[in-house]
Amino acid sequence: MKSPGELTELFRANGLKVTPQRQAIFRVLDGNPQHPSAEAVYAQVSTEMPTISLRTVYSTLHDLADMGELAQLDLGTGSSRFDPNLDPHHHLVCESCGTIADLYADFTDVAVPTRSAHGFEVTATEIIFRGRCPACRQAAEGSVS
Amino acid sequence: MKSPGELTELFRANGLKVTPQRQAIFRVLDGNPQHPSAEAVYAQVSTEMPTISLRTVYSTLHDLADMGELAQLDLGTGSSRFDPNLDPHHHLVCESCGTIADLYADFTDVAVPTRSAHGFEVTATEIIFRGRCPACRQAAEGSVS
DNA sequence: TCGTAGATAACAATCGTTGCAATCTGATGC
DNA sequence: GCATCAGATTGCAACGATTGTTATCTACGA
Repeated sequence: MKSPGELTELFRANGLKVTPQRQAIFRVLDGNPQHPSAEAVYAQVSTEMPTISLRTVYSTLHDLADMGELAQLDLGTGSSRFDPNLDPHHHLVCESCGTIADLYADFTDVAVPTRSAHGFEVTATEIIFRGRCPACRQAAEGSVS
Repeated sequence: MKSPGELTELFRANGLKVTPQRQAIFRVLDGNPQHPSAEAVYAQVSTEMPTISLRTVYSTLHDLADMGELAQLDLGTGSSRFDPNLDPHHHLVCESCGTIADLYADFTDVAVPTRSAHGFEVTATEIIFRGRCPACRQAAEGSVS
């Protein structure tokens, strides 16, 4: 995702207004590695702008996603997650707490053999590694064993 | 997933009752390659048992999933999909109509380099190929070009 | 055949998300 | 600096998928 300053220009260039709400959202997302849900972004923005509405957070996130400045992920955690990191990468998902971490690895050999594709035209390949994050592993060990 | 007959025994062995509703659901799922949603299973079972409730479909699907006889998939199509095919395989998802197809391919080399795993303990690897199914490709070509 | 643990159906409620309508406000032109 | 207004924000209603609740019903072992 571009920096808050660049996004300001980009929004203006697209005929969209730059409001304090949008700027606050830009700042929360900037370099954010948390893969926050809309609710999580809302919670964080609310601390500095208590009057913002969740509805506004949703629309700004969608504006950004529509412009290709933000990736919207559905990793089966119950809500959409938003990722400002646009580099090609994959995800580690904690099955017990929903934490998500980025995973950089080159799986260029993961390509669909054409004859197995059932006639599908494949445009994106997504690899999801499910398991348990360090915090949950420790919590489990502490209580189970 | 086991056959309807085997599931009947399995349910009894687990102290669960074998009702006509459950048997109808077993039959709909048996060898079903459609990756149906709960709603889709409900629609199909309803044709032969119009009084069954959606709630019952949900609980039976969860019973089966809990026993490991059915895979519950969240592929970002808006609802959970259920897959009686328990062989290791991956999925092709149509972004425009939500159709899902199985993909058998050996991606054994898709393993997380330990040092990249951020301390995660990885228990499952899921590969999702997104694109467009044959029907939607054809529809798009017919109208676009 | 009976008793009962467990299942079903109907309905309410929840969660994440989106639609809507009234009000408000950036940013442009004067 | 100020008026204008397209577009933004807010609050709330509504939505689809799913789960909780509870009264009624039923499979099946005794």
